Order: sequence, then structure tokens, then C-alpha cells
Amino acid sequence: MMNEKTNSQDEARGTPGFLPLYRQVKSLLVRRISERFWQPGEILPSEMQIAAELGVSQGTVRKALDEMTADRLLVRRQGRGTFVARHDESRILFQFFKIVPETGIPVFPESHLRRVETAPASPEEVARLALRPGDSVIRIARIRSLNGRPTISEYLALPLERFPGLVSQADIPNNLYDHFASDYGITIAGGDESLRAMAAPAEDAALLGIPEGTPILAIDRVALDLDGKPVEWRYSLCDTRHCHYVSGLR
Amino acid sequence: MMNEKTNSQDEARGTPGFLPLYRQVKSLLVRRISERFWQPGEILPSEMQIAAELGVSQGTVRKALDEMTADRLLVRRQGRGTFVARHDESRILFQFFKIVPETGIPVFPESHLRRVETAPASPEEVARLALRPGDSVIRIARIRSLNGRPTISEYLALPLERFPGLVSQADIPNNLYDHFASDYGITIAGGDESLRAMAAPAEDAALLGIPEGTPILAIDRVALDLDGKPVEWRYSLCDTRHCHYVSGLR
DNA sequence: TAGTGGTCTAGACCACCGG
DNA sequence: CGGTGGTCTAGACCACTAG
Repeated sequence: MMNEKTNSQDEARGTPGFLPLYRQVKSLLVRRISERFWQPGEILPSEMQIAAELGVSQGTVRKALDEMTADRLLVRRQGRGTFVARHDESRILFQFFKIVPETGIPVFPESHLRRVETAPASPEEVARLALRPGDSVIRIARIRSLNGRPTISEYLALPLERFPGLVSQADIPNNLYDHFASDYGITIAGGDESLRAMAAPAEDAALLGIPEGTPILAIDRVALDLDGKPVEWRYSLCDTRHCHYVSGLR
Repeated sequence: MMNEKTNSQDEARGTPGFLPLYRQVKSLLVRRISERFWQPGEILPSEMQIAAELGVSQGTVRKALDEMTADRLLVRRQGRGTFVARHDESRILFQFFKIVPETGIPVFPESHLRRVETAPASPEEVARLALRPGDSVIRIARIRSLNGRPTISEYLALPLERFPGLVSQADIPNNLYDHFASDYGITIAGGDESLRAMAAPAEDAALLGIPEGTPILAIDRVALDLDGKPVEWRYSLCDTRHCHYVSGLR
């Protein structure tokens, strides 16, 4: 059982560490997903079964599942069941890829890999990825195209420790977040981006086929896993002459 | 009463126009706010009172209020009550103003008004604001400063019909969305932004004190009211040498 | 102390889905 | 048909706030 009637065995409601029962249920279920007890795409037990297992009511389980659905961790389908969300292209497109071509129709970009290397983390990488000094990172450089047009020059840094064997792979997949989930059990749950305009450096300009100094959009992203720990630092230089970055205010 | 037991007097559940009871309650409450039956900052009746008035259960009212809270339309305070959200600076800062100075500490910008005029809407304004050809708009140009540094050259277009008397006001307030709410009963509920990098035009560059052609961030926003109708078209040219645009991915 | 929102429970009926 | 999630209800106890 998760609990007795009145939270008697837990911290009392007023105390700082208190979590409502449905949050405790949520934490437990999130932990099961992050530890791959349930895989992406897999169906969860029904609300009634989870409730019975944990000794709480169906309504409490429902509230936990509803929050996880809002967090895009789960997908619920009436009449079918509740499933662990996949990192398929449509989800990535909707949640993480905010660059839209002039047509207004979102498309998943193709990638051309330029470099993959392993190196000791720079001070900036240590800071962005919350590493210890001396830790190593995997660095990836690639060019991403929208509808066949080279548009984004992208640089990534990943903690080597969390992605063993990634550098030695024959090809690094285009949909990285799906790969992180399926091969490393790491779910990208969110992130923070900061954007600014700058003049295109010579190297990136050449790669994108634009004059050096052309105004480009620089996107600096740190992606976070289910525990809120930094997993990826991504720096994208984007030629916005034929596309734009969309952001909803709600 | 809102309803009989099984939605018998409404469209059946399977039909296209069907809305669950808590959504009907939400619509009604949103309409009351948009019609200023309840003013910003005002307290709503308690859940039990609303439930009794509408002939539904407290749980149904709660679900409607929870969604409206998630939409930032309401603020709930335990032990006090439920209040209509205000467009105060902290809310604007959090929800609509995504430009953050290098310090990382969000600040509300100061404004220096340049021009206010009334004119027939251009074709682009007609499209962005969903106007009829021949409708008029109010155009505002202003410079916005962050920590005393001129940073944003901003242009706004508003439907004249919805803001009578705005142009003749002695001074147009800095916090426009708060003004829209308090003087015109128009609540800005959300919006869509699209961003790109471009070279600073001569006039804006001069106003911002930067060389012509400097890369700047162009932000194109359409702000929407509670009914999802366009209320404002805003075009901001931002010198991002000392600030950046932040965007959360969740 | 009275009233509010926050949490939790138990049970009911529904639409949707698959076999 | 049986099982799933989606909705709705009724009632309980709690913590927080105001007066």
C-alpha cells in the first residue's frame, strides 16, 4: 500500500517535504518509466489495476496520469489504454523543432553529419551540462536541411558518460532524441532555449551557402531528462531567409 | 440549471458539437469574464456557490476552474478564494515578454513613444488582424529600453474599432495589455510569435544607436483575446547584443 | 471560528475500442 | 461483449486565511 488513510506514515501536510498522494503516485510512475520498467510505446496497466496495486483510489491515479499526459510523458486513448509516449518524428516536430519553412508546413529536417569527436569538456560545456571538471563530452557537428535547402549549422555536446558507444556507431541517426530513448533509456522531457541574432561566421556561412556576415538566428538549447538533469547542449545557427522560428504564447 | 442528469437536453455525446459539462461551465465562466461581469482582480463566488447556481456538482465546477487557472485566466489562493487574473507587470513579464537582459534577471522595459496615427489598414494589416478591407487601424511606434539601454524598435497595429479614444489620450501607457483590460475590457489571452534574424534598417538602427545592417532579431506577434480573435499586430526589432529571447520547451 | 480551496475516496454511467 | 479511459456526482477530511 502507498499510504494509510490520512498520510499518517508520511510527513504531515504542513511540513516542507510533503507531497500530495497523487504526486507521490506520479513520482513512482515517472521513476518506472525513466528506469524502463515500462518502455516507450508500451501500454500501462489500467487505472483500476494501478490503483489496486498501490492501495489508492482510481481518482488519485487518474490525477497522476492526467498530469503525466500534460507533461507529454503519456498518451491516453479512450477505449484502448494509457501508453508511454514515443519520441517519434511528429512529437519531436511538435515539441522541440520550432523552425518552420516559409510554406508554413512543419517538416522534419534531414541531417548531414560533419564531425564526431570526443574531448575533455570545455569550461562552458562543464557549466551548461552540469559536469565535473575533467569529464569528457561527445561533440557533433552537422548541417540540417529543410526541403533540401541547407539551413542550420548545428553543434552538439553530450556527456560521454551517459552515451557510451555513441561515437563508434557507423551512423548517428537523424532523430537523436528517439535514439537517446531507444538505445540509452534517456527521455528528453523538456529544455530551455535562448535566441539572438548574429553575423554568420565564415565557416558556417560557407556551409550554408550564404555570404559571411549574413544575419542569422543563433539558438542555444539545453535539453533536460525526466529528472531535470542536462543531457545535451545544442547550438544552432539558422539561416532564416526562408524559414522562421515559431513560439506560442499561452 | 445547466443540465439534466444525462445531457438529455443537449446534443448527445457522440455528435460533433458535444461539449462535456465542465467545458460548458468553463465557457459560461469565460464569457462572464470577457463581458466583465467579473472584473480583473475580483473574487469569484466559491465553488459550492457556482455549483449550486448552475445545478452541477462541485467537482465539475472545480474542473472548469482548474482549466481556467491553467489558462492563466484565474488565480486560486487556498483559504481565500478564486480571483480573475490581472495583467500586472509580473504576469506580462512571465507570459508575454520573453526578452531577458544579459544579467538573466527579467525586467519590464520602459517605453519612449515616437508616433501614434490612425490610417486605413494596409493589406497586410487586414490579413494579420482579420479585418474587413477599408477598416482603420491605430499605428504606434515606440522605442523600448532595457535597464536604460534602447533595445527594441517596436511597431503596433490595433483595430481602431475596438480601441475608440486611444489615439487622443495624452499618453499611451507602457503596459498596454493592462490598459486594454482596464479601459477597453479586452483581455489578451495568448498569441503567436515568429522570429527571424535580419539586418537593421537605417531608421531603426539610428534609433537604437547601432550601425545600419547590424544583425537584429525581428519578432512578429499577433496577440489574441479570449475568443481567439486577433487584437494586436506587433513587430519588434530587437538589438540582441546585450539581451536574448528565451523560450521554454515543455 | 467559519469559509475557502486542496486532496482523497467510492461509485455510477458513458463512449470508444478490440476481439 | 468486456475492458478501457472520460465524465459526473456526493461526501469526507485537511490546511490555509480572514476576522
